[in-house]
Amino acid sequence: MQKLTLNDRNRTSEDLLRQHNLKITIPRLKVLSSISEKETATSQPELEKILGDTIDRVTLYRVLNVFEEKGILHKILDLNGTAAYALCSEFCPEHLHQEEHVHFTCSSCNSIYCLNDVQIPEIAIPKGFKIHSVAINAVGICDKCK
Amino acid sequence: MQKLTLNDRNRTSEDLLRQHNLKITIPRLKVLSSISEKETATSQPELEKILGDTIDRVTLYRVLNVFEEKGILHKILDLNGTAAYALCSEFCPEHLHQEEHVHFTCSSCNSIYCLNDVQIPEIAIPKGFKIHSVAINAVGICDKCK
DNA sequence: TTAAGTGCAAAATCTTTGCAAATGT
DNA sequence: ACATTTGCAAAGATTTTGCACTTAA
Repeated sequence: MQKLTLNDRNRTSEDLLRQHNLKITIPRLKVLSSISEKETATSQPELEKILGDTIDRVTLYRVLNVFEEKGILHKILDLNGTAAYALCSEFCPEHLHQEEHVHFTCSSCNSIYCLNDVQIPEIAIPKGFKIHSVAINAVGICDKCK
Repeated sequence: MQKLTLNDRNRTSEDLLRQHNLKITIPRLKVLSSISEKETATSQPELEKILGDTIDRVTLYRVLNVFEEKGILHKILDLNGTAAYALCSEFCPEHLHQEEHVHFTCSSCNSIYCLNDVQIPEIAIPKGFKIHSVAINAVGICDKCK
């Protein structure tokens, strides 16, 4: 995959915001840039630590919420129920985007990876139940920690 | 499956506590009884509502925590990150019990079912990653809500 | 009798809400 | 110029901690 320069990245972020009818603001660009810098999902506390002196905590809540509603980010809950966010890989219809991919949580460093190309298996569900989506979270040790 | 009378159930609960070197107390029995009454996992707010006038909120936190540590209950996070608890089906080694079964969350009534007899499929994980457990949560509509 | 467990008060966090000022288009 | 978005203050909710009192064994 091609590496993006910072300008490219800003370009992309701005487009992303425009595509979703969101105004281009400093806090939003900073959040997007922080999140896209990392390979793994970024937890909200982590974002607070990084951005805490630049943008308000409340703004962060609001930015993350719109981004999730608009389908720009998806939210993953880590093992402690803490929210982490990652860019939605493709087109997520608003309000309906399901992270239809497998997540891997490293129990050593707590990183969450989105494994976009791991196949989601069929789940055999009892009669009367209807599945809309399947969330799979594999927990173990990532390649950096072993 | 045989239905248990209330006394049988208390019997069972007491044994359960004894087996884990926990003292038999009213709050603990109440929590166990509330949780085993339901087919689905019970959320903490729900337990607070049911038991709130009998036992202290703080006690509930502590009881749920020991139960989880001891492997008596397992904790499941619902779609909002709220904790729900269900009885561990078999022998869960302390501190290590993984809910190695599929959960089903009904997005209509928010109930969480433990599907103990649904097979967990193999997940093909990238090189360098090591899986310890796999959490699978199917989201959809349960048989009662359709 | 005494270690473990509970309840209450209070601190520490986390999340939401309302509103005036600032900002993007 | 006007609708959005932000920051701040403050309310609400959730979770943790400390300590004296109670209870199970």
